[in-house]
Amino acid sequence: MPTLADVAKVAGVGVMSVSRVVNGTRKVSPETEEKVRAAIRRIGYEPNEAARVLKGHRAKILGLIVPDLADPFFATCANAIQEAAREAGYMTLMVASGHQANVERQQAEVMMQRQIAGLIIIPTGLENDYFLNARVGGLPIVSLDRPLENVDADAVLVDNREASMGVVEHLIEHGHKDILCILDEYRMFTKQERLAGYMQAMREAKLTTRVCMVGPLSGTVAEQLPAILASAPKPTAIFAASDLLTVQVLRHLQGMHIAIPDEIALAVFDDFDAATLITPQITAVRQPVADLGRKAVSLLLQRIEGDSTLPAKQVVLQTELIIRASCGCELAGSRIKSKGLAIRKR
Amino acid sequence: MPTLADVAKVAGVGVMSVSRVVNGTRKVSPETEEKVRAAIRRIGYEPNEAARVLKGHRAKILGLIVPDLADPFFATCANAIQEAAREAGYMTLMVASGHQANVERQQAEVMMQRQIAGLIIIPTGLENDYFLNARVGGLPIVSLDRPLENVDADAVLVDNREASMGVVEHLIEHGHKDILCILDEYRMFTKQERLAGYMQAMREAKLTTRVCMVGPLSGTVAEQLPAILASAPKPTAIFAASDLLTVQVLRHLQGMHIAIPDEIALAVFDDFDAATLITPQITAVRQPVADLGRKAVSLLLQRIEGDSTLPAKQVVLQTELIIRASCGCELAGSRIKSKGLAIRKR
DNA sequence: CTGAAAGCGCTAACAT
DNA sequence: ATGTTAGCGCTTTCAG
Repeated sequence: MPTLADVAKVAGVGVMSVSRVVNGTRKVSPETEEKVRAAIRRIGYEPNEAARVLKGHRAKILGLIVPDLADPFFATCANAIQEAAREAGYMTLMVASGHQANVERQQAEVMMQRQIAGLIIIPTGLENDYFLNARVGGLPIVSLDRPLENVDADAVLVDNREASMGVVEHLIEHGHKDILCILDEYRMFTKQERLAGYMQAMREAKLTTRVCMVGPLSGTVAEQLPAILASAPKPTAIFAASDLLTVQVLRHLQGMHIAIPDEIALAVFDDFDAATLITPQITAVRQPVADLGRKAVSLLLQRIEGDSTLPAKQVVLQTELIIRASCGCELAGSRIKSKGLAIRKR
Repeated sequence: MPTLADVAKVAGVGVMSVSRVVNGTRKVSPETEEKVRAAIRRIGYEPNEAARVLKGHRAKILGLIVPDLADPFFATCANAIQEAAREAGYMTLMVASGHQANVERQQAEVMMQRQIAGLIIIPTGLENDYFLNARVGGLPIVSLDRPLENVDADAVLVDNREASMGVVEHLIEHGHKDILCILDEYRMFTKQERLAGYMQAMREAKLTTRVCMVGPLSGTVAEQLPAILASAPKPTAIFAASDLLTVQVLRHLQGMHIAIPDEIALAVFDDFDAATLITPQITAVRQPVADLGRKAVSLLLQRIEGDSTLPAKQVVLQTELIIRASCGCELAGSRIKSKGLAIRKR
């Protein structure tokens, strides 16, 4: 591996001239520059990152921590992030935290030791105080999908609350009065917001809310749904707050031969591959998943390469309500965009 | 950030004793070791990777190059790989090549410059000669899903041919004689193998083969299927050679209201999320996706940490034929394992 | 078994 | 505008 000094020798100039040409740090005379470039090409010089980092510079690497790389939502984010990073000349160090806050924290630490230039994180836990120190350590951080509580970092989000309200309102417009909200019991920002959106839509329409929590404490969909569907004012519509829940609900409804949307209508949060493959096709809120990732990278690069002292900002991207058949709509195919794209300062 | 020298000062020993304790390189007296460990804990020392790498050591980083991180198959691999790597104390640098051989090559180069310890790759192109140089450069490489032609690297694969034969034979057992194979036209190892499996099964049963190529040259499924289904000896069963194809076929069959399996039976390569969500449920070959990833890591670590001079080997993992309803089976739920798990030496 | 010195490739700071 | 020097934190080498 040829070094900078080798280039200098071949070009017949000092090492610093070479360094300056490579990094564009300062003005170099055109002749020198030409000599250096020629020498670089000739011996195939490539700068050594390790030496640069050792000198106190940050590595041209972005860190990405997501709960699960196999999850379609996170995977699509990761893909977009990696691509955007590559286009900007950065490599991406990726970690799946497995929804464990301690893994998340520990891996963030390792990344910082490696002097990554910035970190994008879809935080798992609710206690993110750890990342405060990171920010103090000067590491630019952007959170994705969920804000990093208490930490002054940029965030790229969608308005889960408003989007949920939109779906539920759509169901209400269909004349439904008993709408069941199915939600997993994990305390997560996005899920709480989706619940809030449901609540608000129902309240504004003066309807009674009904929430079915799913999880180890409350039980599965299959365990709870029969009782609910047998109850006195039987729900005529279901709002499932995530794709995982949607799949469970669909399986159960299919198993019990309950017709959608005739016996019960369905509209859900998160569009998913199978949504248009099953009959009826499912009405769903679609998030601009790849855009979220790209936006996160652009915010991060702005911090890294530009002014990192600007106040943190939250970017809210638009969601779309994709109207298909499961809500009871005759003509599928229309889309309703959220008001979104607000850029709120904290 | 405290350095090794700081530790030495605090512990009252030379730097080399500290280095030896940290790396376990050589014998150190118990007392010295204790002093050093105490000092490390006290000032919170963490070794600086960059300095180590600068000294000529490899970084504790694995590289992973896949065609597309958003694809469920690759994403699941990536997730398993990252997790296994983390457990072994390695970080993972991930790149989506976007199915472009030049990106793949260029990113591999960057990774090598960063002195990664090993590389796992799901190669996109057919011309992999580039990686020959990499191997010569001493970088351990494991290819996944597809072998790296001409390169003496370990590979973790499934037997696409045998698995395809299995599916097609199953269709034949149902009494089908006109079985259409739908395949995309890209020249890819796995697809070629799947085609070969179909051919072999048909030949052994003395049946006439019929292949529908899909792609920009030949046309889409929607463009070609009507003519095929209107033809004289109409196929009574379809074997779709990948999940992407399966989705297209399903959409088309649904659109034309063709009943599965009554009018036409269907069995496919690649199990996918929606397979059990649609009616009828789809009979499919399932690959042990996460296992492929884990096995790749274990092979790679073996090379990195152990003898890297052993001859390259190919590990073939078992697939499963998951029998559901789309093939015409009455009782779904059975599974047929491939003979697999052969470990072939090259 | 332990320590001192040299140097990996680079750039900040100074000197010309 | 260009060159020289020192040193980032570590490990290899050589002496003790």
